[in-house]
Amino acid sequence: MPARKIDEDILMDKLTEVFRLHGYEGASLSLIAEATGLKRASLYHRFPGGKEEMAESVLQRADEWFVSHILAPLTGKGIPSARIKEMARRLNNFYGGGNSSCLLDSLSLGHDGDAIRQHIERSLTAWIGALVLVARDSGLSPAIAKQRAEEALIGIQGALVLARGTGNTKPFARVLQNLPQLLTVEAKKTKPKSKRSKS
Amino acid sequence: MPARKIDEDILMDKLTEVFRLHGYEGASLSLIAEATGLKRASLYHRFPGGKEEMAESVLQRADEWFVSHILAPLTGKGIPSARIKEMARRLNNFYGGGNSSCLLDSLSLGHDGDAIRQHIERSLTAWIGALVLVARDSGLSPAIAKQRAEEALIGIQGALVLARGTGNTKPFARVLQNLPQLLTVEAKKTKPKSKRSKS
DNA sequence: GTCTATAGCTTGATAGAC
DNA sequence: GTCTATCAAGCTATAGAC
Repeated sequence: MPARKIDEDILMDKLTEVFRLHGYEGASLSLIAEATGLKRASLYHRFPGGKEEMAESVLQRADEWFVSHILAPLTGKGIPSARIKEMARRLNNFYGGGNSSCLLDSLSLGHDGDAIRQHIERSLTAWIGALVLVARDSGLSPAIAKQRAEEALIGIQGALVLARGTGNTKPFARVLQNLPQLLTVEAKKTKPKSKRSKS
Repeated sequence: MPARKIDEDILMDKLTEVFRLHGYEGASLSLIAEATGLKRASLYHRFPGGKEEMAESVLQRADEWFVSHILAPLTGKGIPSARIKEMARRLNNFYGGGNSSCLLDSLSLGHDGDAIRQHIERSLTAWIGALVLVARDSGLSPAIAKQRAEEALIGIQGALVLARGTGNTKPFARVLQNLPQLLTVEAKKTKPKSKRSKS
């Protein structure tokens, strides 16, 4: 059974990579079969629901892995900035220093698939939620913590988009480096432009 | 000829929307034909190079439109913060308040197409370049201006990703509102973490 | 659990009438 | 300049041998 588990891990890794690189529509069964070394029929034996089930399985697994391996430090002990720094280190590794697209982004285009879209929304919301917790832990108010968490996720996703489009990964590194400050330090006073509300 | 021009503008608008919503692989000729009201053969009469030429034409047109209608205020006169505010206003309109994906992002997945990828890279670089100019105009140093310009683009793209994934467009509005400060105000002193280099 | 073979549909693209 | 009709190739998915 251990061998079987390893095989499945490798399979899922390959599967994930295809979806991440090509998106849902671009991830044809031919590409998937080639990448995994399994023939079409074998893929349908493991995923009776076809391509849609493959994508959902990939999302589900990535979700669990992300929470337990990337976000885990956030809920540990130690000062918040150190926990965030550790998450940033893992994020950098997870996204290949900025060279890998985010699966949630790649799968969020077209193809109507309702389940996938809902899954993506839940994952992003959970991610923000974890960031809010550590930001609150560092003493930020609920409203500010929410804004900063969203800002952090925006920075990560935006930097990945920029890196994919231009090949420049330095902004991604900079975003990661600024995460501890972003999620812990109270904002310096800036002229309050009158109106300002919650997110 | 004016009627012809209007027809072509409408056609290109529809075409752009299909690529923006579905990406390159997801934008099938069936979808395109349905959206534009033209049959496949008619599309090939206008775009002998097929789908690839359609995508490139869409990119080319969006590029020109973006420079002349969105980035134009940046190179005008008036104080930089006012120019940036005007650009932000137009950006908000262009991206439907955050509800519309960025074409450059949608077309940057999979499908090997070399010309398209190069076009996207040029467009993003030009966009950053325009932001650098106005940031420098406001007195920021070259190095800081470059970082801020990248940060601005990251914020916009990241907020669009977040909005597409979660449906929440408020972070996008916040990003736009913060653009004037981001691209004009010198950073408040933050503990210099030792190493720090150019982007 | 993986394979070969194949079904049935959709894809991108072309030929030729009007 | 748009259409109908058609093509070969690709697609997702299934049947059934091993």
